[in-house]
Amino acid sequence: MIDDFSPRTQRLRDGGHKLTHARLTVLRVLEDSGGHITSSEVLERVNQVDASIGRASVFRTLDLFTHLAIIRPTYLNSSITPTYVLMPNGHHHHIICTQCNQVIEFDECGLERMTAELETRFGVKLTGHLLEFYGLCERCQ
Amino acid sequence: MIDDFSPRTQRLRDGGHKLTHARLTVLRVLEDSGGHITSSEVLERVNQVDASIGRASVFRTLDLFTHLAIIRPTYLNSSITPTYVLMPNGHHHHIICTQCNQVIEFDECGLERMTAELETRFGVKLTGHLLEFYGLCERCQ
DNA sequence: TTAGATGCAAATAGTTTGCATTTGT
DNA sequence: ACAAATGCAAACTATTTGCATCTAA
Repeated sequence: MIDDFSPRTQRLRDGGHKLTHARLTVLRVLEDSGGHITSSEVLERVNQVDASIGRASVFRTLDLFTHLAIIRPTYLNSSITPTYVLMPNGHHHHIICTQCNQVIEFDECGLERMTAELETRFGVKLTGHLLEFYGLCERCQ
Repeated sequence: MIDDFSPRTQRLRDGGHKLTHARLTVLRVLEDSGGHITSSEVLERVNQVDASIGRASVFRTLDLFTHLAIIRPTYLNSSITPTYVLMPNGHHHHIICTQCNQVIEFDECGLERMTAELETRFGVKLTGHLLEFYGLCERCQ
């Protein structure tokens, strides 16, 4: 029996999804990561917390969270492993150096107006966004 | 001997990279794709055009183009295969439905000012950006 | 009670590597 | 001429699947 009614888990409950031990563990790992973490790292850390949780469940959970727009996979480093960014407030922004892959995060983006416009224009219901600038960092220029 | 001096290939020449048959073929495939194409599709189409081009070269080329900011890998559909978006003008924007993965592209983004601000603030040299909104499309709401 | 979620292990899929050979400049 | 890039095939890494079992609601 799991009785977590915190707001973080609301999106899960809302969708009619069960609040399982595996899912809560993955959520916890994502939150503790600070918001940038590869699937391999999630796998590793989940395994450290509870070795009885299987690989497949972790992937299924990452998939579910992506559909729920709780996280979003991006390519920060390797081209083979995605990095998941947490979207606690529905959005995430960063600059990534295409040379050394350094990531610089920043907060404000001022896209509220554009969000509203797009919703009207395309009849969609937007829950978040990812804004990624790329170029060369100070050292790589 | 390859004598393509079109602007498209300028970024390649500039970086001191050779204008090889394999690279031109991959570039062509990317351009013909309309701007959204998975690595597997690139592989397949390159193979159709010239079966003598090896898998490894295609991947090496996609990697190079990513570093040159000619393309950018994103996750549109599967979580196992990235989709490469072409950045002919340095940027790309779309809305993606987290339910059915439908992609709606749009052009304007008005991020020129923010680009300039970030360059000053962080001392970086930005060459482009990717703006991805997510939510539910008309049919999935 | 039962639909939904899980863990396992095997199957698939995707990407990278090392190296001898070729090619653009 | 020669550094850079290539093709090959094998190695490697990442993700998904099928299914019997378990569990949150």
